[in-house]
Amino acid sequence: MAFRSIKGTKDVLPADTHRWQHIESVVRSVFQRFNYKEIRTPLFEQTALFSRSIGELTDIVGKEMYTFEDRSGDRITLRPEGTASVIRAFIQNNLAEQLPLTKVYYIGPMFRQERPQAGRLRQFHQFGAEAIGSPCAEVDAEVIAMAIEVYRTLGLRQYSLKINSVGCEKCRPLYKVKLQEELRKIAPQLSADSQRRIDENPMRVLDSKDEQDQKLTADMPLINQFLCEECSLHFSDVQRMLESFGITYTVNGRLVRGLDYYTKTAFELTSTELGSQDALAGGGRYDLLAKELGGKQTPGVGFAAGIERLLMVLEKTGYPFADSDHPQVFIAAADDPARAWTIAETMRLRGAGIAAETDLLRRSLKAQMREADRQRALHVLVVGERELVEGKAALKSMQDGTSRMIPLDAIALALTDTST
RNA sequence: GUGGCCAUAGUUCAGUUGGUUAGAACGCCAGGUUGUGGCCCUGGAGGUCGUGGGUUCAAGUCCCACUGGCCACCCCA
Repeated sequence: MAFRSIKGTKDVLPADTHRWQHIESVVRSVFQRFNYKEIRTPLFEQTALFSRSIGELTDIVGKEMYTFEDRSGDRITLRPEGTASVIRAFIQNNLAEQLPLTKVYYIGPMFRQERPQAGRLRQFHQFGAEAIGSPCAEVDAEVIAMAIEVYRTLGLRQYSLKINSVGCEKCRPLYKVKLQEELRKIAPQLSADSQRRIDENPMRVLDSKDEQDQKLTADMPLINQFLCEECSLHFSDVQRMLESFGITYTVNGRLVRGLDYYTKTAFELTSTELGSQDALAGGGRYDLLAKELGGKQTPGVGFAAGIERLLMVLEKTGYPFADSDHPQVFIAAADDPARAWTIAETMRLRGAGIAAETDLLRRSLKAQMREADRQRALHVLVVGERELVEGKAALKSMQDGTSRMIPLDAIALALTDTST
């Protein structure tokens, strides 16, 4: 039995890597414009880091993490998301002491053991950003705008932005009690999941996709109406700023995210082009997280976005991905005696900074030409004994088929002339 | 974790009510006279029909199990 990749993991094959690289380069350039610096944290951490930050009762911690004991008996978990690691690194390295506001981003794999389906993998990839150190609505708005700027840069229009405020440690507890009271009245009619959540996380009940639940909770009080003055002001500031950026959004009072650390702003970007896994990106503010993880109380905001889902949308909407790179020149050997020279010359050209390729299979000239064509080489230089004696050869343009004689000791020069 | 659908060449698929050497397209390889690609033509390689059982004179074709894939629930990126 041949080996297969682990269920829910995928190879990005050589024919597709340029698409990933393109997205990554767009992400990096957008983030760079917003002055966020890359941070690279380990792919695995102590299990407790995630259970404490994301929340013991969440699905992610409760049933989706890849957790194991290493050989020394430590509890290790493959990161299911990026924020916890970033905050851990922020605290551990005392970044707060260096700058009042730390703006970082990451790109990389995350791991969650869910049942794979369209747009959902066990190892998937996210890009995300965190701004740590400011309680101001400006940062919330900037982070949201930056996420949107990535999609905008890629020409994506088929998405919608939903925002909400989930309150803070002052106002949310009051709301929770009130909501639980109301939910208990109709508890028997709710779905099993929702019944369980009344105690664990009542706000998630309102976010249930069960139609019956939706109907029953239609008139439930929303967090909106219970926000304290600070949260309420903050939320309206965020909205005002988004509007000033020209960003359209809808307020969804039922929006709750699956990670418990959010306070105040929560947002989600969904695509109309995807199946049931339609979230492109999500994020929010987490003012209590740093303290929860043992650091000083430090406000923060961030978001994470799925690369596979972005790729799916771009492919579906026919995004014009550029071709992958092709050689500037293919050096073909017209006869066997010339082969020693063609391979050596190819190496020299590469050393001179030119993308050059040659035949490594000792094939016929016809086969070499086919190969050059398949590789979309810009030029082919056919060299045999005759050319070596004469010191010049025909440089053929594969686009228009024309060729011109060039001296064999100045190939690089000839190529830089023509390629401009 | 629960359900539904699917499983034939590298890829996408076709294989009639179970019946002799399992097909196509694309891709790959080689040719189409003397050292030059793309188009076209010719030829070729490539499949233990996911695996294991069973029914039958006979199974890619029917039944069962397993494995894998896809999709949905759930959850989220």
